[in-house]
Amino acid sequence: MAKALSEILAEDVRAALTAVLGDAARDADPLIRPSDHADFQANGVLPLAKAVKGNPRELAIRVAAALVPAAAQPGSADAGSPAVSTSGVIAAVEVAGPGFLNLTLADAALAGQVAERLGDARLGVSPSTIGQTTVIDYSQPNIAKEMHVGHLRSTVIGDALVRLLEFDGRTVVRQNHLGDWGTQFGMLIQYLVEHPEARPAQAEHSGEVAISWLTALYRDARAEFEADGGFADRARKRVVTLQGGDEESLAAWEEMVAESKRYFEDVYGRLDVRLVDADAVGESFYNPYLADIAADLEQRGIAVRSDGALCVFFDGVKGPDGEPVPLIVQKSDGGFGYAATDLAAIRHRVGTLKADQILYVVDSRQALHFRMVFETARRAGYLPDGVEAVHVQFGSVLGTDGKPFKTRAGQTVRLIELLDGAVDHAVATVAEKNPDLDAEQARAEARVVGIGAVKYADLSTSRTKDYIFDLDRMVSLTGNTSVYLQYAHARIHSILRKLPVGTEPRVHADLALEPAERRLALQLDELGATLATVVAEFEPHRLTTYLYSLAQTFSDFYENCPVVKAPSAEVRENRAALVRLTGDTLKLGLELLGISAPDQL
RNA sequence: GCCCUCGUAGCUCAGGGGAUAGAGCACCCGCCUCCUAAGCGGGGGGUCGUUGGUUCGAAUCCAACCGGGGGCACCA
Repeated sequence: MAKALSEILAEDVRAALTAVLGDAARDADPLIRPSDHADFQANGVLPLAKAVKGNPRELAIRVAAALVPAAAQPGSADAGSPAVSTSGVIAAVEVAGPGFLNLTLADAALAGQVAERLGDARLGVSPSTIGQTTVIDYSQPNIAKEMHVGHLRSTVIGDALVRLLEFDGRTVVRQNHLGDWGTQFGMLIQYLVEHPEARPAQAEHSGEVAISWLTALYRDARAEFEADGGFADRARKRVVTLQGGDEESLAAWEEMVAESKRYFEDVYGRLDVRLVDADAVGESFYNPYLADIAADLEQRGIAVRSDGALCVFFDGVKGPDGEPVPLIVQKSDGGFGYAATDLAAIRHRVGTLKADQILYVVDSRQALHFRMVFETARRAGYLPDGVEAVHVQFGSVLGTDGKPFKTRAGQTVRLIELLDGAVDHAVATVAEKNPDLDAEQARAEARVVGIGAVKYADLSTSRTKDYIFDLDRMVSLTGNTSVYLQYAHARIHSILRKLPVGTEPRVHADLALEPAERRLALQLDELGATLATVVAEFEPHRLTTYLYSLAQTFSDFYENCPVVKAPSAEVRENRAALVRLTGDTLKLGLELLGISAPDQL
């Protein structure tokens, strides 16, 4: 696999530092950074000069001399500098400011990187975590309920992380922790039993029909629950019979679960995310283990009875009254809450799924809950030292008024409606840009563009912050949106299609590069480093930033460096190689975010 | 009250020790006989919430304060 230029430079500069300073520099970080003043700059001389109490500028001059043979450094020929064996990628070094090293790379080195990545299916990026298993819990919709913007964030971010982690070599186990249990099911089942006509007339129906009747069921059942005390009593009894395994109750419950899954599948299909039925593990799955968890924790003294509830307490977790606030494993009425379920899920994920890492892509409002659950699981040994558990939290979705995102009428926004809105919006733009497309083709293209825009908007802002959901902005399709990247990718394929017959993307390392070509090659080289950060921090927005910047650099190249009409066959092939690699990089990057990149737009 | 989180251009956001703080939107001015103008170039616009501290160097790290949002016993 290709080593990135920044890594090669780090090794070279470290070698030069060590040659000049000896062991004092052996573990020093050369602090290689992209630079406005050269291809890269090394900032590592300054702290090192401080450490050895030397003059930073003088030290920088000696390191520069060691990096590049005196011949290339007319100003600082220094016979006393020790020779250093380096990779040879550096063409020139300049000492600037208080002791920065401005590093300019040889054109041939840039070309060499392009050549190496171009021929590789992974574009020269090596997987770093082969053999490790990540369990990732995301999406988490509730049975018999609409999905809304909160689910959108979890689903989109989770799906991107799945793709990114898999690309990094991990085995990824998706877990869609469905809300399929709770007292509200007593009410729903009872209503359904009493009103069989609430079901849709046709057996075969869409996900949209499924959620629409379930939503009506929920609404009507709640209304009757509040209006009719007799029904409320029967609903409460129904909870008990359901938990007792009553067949009629279970059948109704299973029917609702199946209907909901039909709807989820519809939504996931529209969103083009990889969640499937087999990934769904509802809360109810853990029911058989809850009593055992409670008994185990109580018996080992990790949890104690307090006001009848089985509780785990923590240092520094207090309520407004100054009293400690516990994690409640078992309620005083004997029932189990979601803390018990989450603990059982950890056991399952560690014990059965063999997780090395467990991720929870959940709203930041759950931060305290997860802190307590993880801490409890650590104490109980359910979460051993070798297993990492991370609450991959994200901020709330707000409307343009800065308040929680709602419709004008104050309702939560239905996910399907929101996605349809984005696609409808895109249809208009697509039709305007491509008048010759028929309605069906325009619709298909608008789906790719519109859904991509929604996902990109969500993924491109830093995860932990709240974010303002502005459909108009995200589907405006200008500027920093997914369509900019898709457009760059489509232009690339247009170029590749128009190459004269017989022209292949081929690197000619002996050609001098123009500034726009250099910038493009340099940026292409940073894909691996970008992905490494994204995976380490679970921050997909760093990838969107990289891709957007890459597409901007490509636009600059596009304006300044004709490919099809290049001045010579060699230049044409060389540029075609850059274009091809840029296209592949955009395509891969978007794919890892869950966004499609068609060859034509 | 305690804990978490966020304050960067008119708006939405990047940047999380390194040189003159960036992008998009909006606004103004230019660019299609030329590989897709869903694009490109230029312009105006900032006490990086405040005050201290650490450092050769702070938007970035630390502390305090101010302001927004969130969470804090049997709902998930």
